[in-house]
Amino acid sequence: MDVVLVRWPEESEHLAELRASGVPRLLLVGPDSAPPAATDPLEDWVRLPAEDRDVRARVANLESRAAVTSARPSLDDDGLLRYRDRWVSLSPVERLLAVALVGRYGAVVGREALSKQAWPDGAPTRNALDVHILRLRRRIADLGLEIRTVRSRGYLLQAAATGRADLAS
Amino acid sequence: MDVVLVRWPEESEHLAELRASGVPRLLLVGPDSAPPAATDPLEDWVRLPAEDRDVRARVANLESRAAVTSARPSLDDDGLLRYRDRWVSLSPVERLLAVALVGRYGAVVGREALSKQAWPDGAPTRNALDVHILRLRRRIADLGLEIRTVRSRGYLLQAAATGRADLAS
DNA sequence: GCCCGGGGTTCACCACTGCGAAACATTTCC
DNA sequence: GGAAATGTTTCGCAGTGGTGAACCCCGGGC
Repeated sequence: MDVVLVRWPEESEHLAELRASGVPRLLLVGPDSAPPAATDPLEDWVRLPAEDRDVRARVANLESRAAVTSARPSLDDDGLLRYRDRWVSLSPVERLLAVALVGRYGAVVGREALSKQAWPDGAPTRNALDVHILRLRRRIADLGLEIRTVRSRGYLLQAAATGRADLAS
Repeated sequence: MDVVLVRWPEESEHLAELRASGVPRLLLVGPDSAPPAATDPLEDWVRLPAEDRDVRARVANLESRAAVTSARPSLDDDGLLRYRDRWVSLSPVERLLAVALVGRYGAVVGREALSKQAWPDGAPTRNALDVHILRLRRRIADLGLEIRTVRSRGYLLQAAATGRADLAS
């Protein structure tokens, strides 16, 4: 994931979005501004004016941190879905669906497979899968994950699109 | 834990020790040296000459990172639960519950296990556990700790969610 | 263009269960 | 005795899974 440069404090609104969505960022702190306080390892700052090599070094560091942290959601033994530094608990059915989706993270999982996973002995209703996908979607939204629909193929779990411009349309 | 200032690259031997032992550190990079590359969140650097306020800000950030990362609640023999720089006293039953929760800090502990821990010979009532969890919750709130419920699975002890002003009051 | 249908989303509703929380009763300990 | 600790009961709410129905979007047939 690419590091975003943000002027601070001028673009603090933008910064809030980036923080929320976990995008690594380098704050460019004006000569007269106080440096920011943040414990997030994916955030760093430089005092302007700055040497080019220093900015590059900080960007590179943030990139490698992001690569290390490079988040894949994981499902622990307790039925918790963990992603980055947050987690949500899943209900039993949602957990089964999540097993399949996390197992093929970033790839399409067919409705058939999902249905089989959640209800090995047959789904109660055709609609049941849709409803549980809906509920799972709402839960994982807090984590910055989303389930995309691939029409007539299935569903796909991925990191939520940042900025959300494409979701608004 | 205190942040250690290290000249770089002059004191690279000393730096290796600090990295190995997980001590937060700020590297003071000479005017002619290339900045270091490190993904460790407990390491940062400044280019010399540096403004005093900038050094202080980076030290403060490293300190709070160390506090967040390393902070684990601990129980001493007197039944005191310590976290960061504060503590609360616990009643005997609460202490037993805390032992189990602290032992699996950040992970789910089943109601079963908690019940066994507090009452090895069998819990007085199914509801007794709920009540003691409730009381324990109220005590540790002052420490910045919280017990989250994972429905039908158990409870989980963690640092209180930040950014919630209503919890701070 | 118009209508229609398949695929998918969302909502409202129901029955059920787990847990929260208050209120009260009882015991323990200084 | 009195305060803290513990046990018990009860009420209610919120999470869960299932179901039906309305709606929306898109593409195909006419």
